[in-house]
Amino acid sequence: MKIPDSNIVRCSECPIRHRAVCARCDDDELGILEGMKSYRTFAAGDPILWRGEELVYVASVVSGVATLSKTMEDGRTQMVGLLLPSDFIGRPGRQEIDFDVTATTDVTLCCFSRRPFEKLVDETPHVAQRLMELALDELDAARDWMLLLGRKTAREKVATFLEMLARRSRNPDADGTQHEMTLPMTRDQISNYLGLTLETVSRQLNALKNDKIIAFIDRRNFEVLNLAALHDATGDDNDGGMIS
Amino acid sequence: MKIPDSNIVRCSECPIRHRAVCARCDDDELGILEGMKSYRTFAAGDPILWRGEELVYVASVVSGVATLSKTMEDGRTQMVGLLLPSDFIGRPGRQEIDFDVTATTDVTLCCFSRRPFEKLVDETPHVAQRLMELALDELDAARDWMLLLGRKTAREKVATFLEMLARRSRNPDADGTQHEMTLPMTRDQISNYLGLTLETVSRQLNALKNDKIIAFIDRRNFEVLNLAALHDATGDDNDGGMIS
DNA sequence: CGCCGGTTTGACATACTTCAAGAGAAGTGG
DNA sequence: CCACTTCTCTTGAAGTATGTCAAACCGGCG
Repeated sequence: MKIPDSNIVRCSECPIRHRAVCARCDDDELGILEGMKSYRTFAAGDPILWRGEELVYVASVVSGVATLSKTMEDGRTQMVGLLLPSDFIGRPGRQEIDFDVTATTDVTLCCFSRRPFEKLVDETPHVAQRLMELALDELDAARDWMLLLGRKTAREKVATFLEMLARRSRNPDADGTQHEMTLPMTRDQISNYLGLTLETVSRQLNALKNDKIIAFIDRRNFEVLNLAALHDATGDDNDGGMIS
Repeated sequence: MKIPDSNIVRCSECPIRHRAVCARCDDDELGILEGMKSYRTFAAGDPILWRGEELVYVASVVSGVATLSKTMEDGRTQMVGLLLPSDFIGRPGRQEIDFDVTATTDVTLCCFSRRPFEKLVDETPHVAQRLMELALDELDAARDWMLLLGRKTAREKVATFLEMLARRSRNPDADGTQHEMTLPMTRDQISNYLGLTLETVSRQLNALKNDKIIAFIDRRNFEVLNLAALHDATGDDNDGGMIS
């Protein structure tokens, strides 16, 4: 279901220009990238890369949401990453990846052939530097997620997930109420993200509703009624790590 | 309990020369690092860095094992990384880290002041490139661990941990038996690594013993009697990701 | 209208935790 | 060398959060 996309945007006008792998590039370097890139779009639900598939392209997410997931032989699956605009797919120096990449919403990628890109990484310090920063950021996120997977209760997991969504789409009212937000995935996908079953996710979501912490508009849309209570339910520190 | 260590090894003779952050450096670049570095040693159990502490140094692990861990307000803790020789501590461009670093065995670090090191990363492409590779490797390991934390059973977790140790200290006999190996941590630390309680770890270790998959020499030393059965118990694929 | 995927809800099962006691090893000081 | 403490580990019994299985619900769509 790959749809080659013809309306290539100029890098200088690219929405992820300042955050993606090209963020530190100067105009000359950008010119080189401009000549290498091609866009690809995927519809919601489409697979982008299969585990073990040869990695022909590496890419930046331009728009949409994609997920990384690992699946065991008996079908148990665990999401191990969420790719948002400006996040990078693939790694220079490796021929394949050992997880699946799937489009959760419609996704547009800015693709580079792997081989020429690897050459570029070797020759263009600004790209390697930025790639390092992106990898370290992902590592931080992965470590937070490990704490969640290993030690948090079901309620804390769900609350953490909702709080993350709330932080992402910053639009709080003066009173701390957060207006209409959308769950970007099904209950099943959320459960794979949180290391739970879909039934438990459903129950915890309704428990938070009954506690007046969130309210549902419909099954996919909700609002946060009490951001402080939501935060309390996450089990996270209040202060973000200040020494007390 | 920091003990400045005087016997500085020449970089060219350093045991981690070919794997650490300096792996890609040429002789000139190595000379610069040589002038910046200093060694520090920590005794088993010592804290190396506290969460939120100002990051004065970044460092490579020269010898020993250190762990990264996160702790919640109520004391639940989860290890989020294992640092072995050649692994890197700290990140350029950030003033603090949000996890604790602790020496599990006696540890020697090769330290660089953060500020000058950051400057070096900007100016020395080989360092940024290597740092990127190290970060991507750690990311791969973190993702495997997320699958374990989110989806594996207690038995699978313990088996996976033992198999990892076995793979690390490669010394199998012809028949696949693996001779004396050492658990580098207490049951409590293992449980924090695996997202379990120490009791569950103890029970699963004894279950593997009763199944004749491992045998204990004493509480800290064991041998793998049946590597194939151990692998089966991990729940992982047999083939490492080939397309079938 | 009737199907269909996603979701909710209930009843039940169970893997893991929690709590508690005790056994082994290892160190310490007399 | 022997108490004595301390720490780690084992083992048992009981509790509980979450998973499993199953049925029903709901909104959308052909």
